[in-house]
Amino acid sequence: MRFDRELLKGTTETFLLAALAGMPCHGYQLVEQLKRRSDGIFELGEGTIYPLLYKLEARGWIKGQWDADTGRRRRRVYRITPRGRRQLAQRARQWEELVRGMTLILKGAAHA
Amino acid sequence: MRFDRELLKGTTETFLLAALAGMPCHGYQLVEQLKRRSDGIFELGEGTIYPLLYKLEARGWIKGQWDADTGRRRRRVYRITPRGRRQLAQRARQWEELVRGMTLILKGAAHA
DNA sequence: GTTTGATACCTCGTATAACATAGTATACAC
DNA sequence: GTGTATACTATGTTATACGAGGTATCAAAC
Repeated sequence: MRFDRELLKGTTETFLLAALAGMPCHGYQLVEQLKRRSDGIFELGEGTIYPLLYKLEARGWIKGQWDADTGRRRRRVYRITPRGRRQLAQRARQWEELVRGMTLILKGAAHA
Repeated sequence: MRFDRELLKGTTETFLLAALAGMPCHGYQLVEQLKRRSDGIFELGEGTIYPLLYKLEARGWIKGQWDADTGRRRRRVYRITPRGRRQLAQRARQWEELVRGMTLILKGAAHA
């Protein structure tokens, strides 16, 4: 889906962590996974995914490892770390609150 | 509530339009209204509200009018326009999709 | 055997949004 | 005449999603 330019800001890190909490992925695969598991709603480009992965790794929330499998294009598989899981939990709480706030305001507007 | 810096991006315009769809407000009052009607979740500062109001007005989604009431500090009351309502409807749809996508990904992570 | 397409990663520039901060001005109570 | 709540204005900072470009590998098709 095509969102207004700014709507995804602040949420991408969260759903990326969540996706990796579900299963380890390499970058290219993440794009697919996110699209598939979100029913086509999240379609990130590579220019979004890779810088994001580097940042999350730099913060210690995920850890990448080069896949040793030969006979393939080399690829880096990322796993969520314990710190990443804590971060995810915190982000998820904030997300729930945001949804609650939005629901209150949007519902209020509906019957006004 | 205190959100991570980027989480609100793209949502503020939406809930501001929604609040004005509920009732006309002037800027200072909007800060209060949003806080009250969102159960304390949205606490915008004036440095956020006013520039936002100017932008939305420039785009024709809201219309401000100086309150003629004497014996008061002059204040500018904003109303949502028909174009603003259409914009709000479109934003609300995008928001629903975002929530749906996030739910799918976050739920997926939970039982993985 | 070389072209094509899918896979996989990387890098830079740009736009823009939320917020903090600081400032101005009015009304009213005491 | 001081203090407090109301009300609006203006500027600078920081972070981010994304587009657009690039490199490299492998399998299948022709």
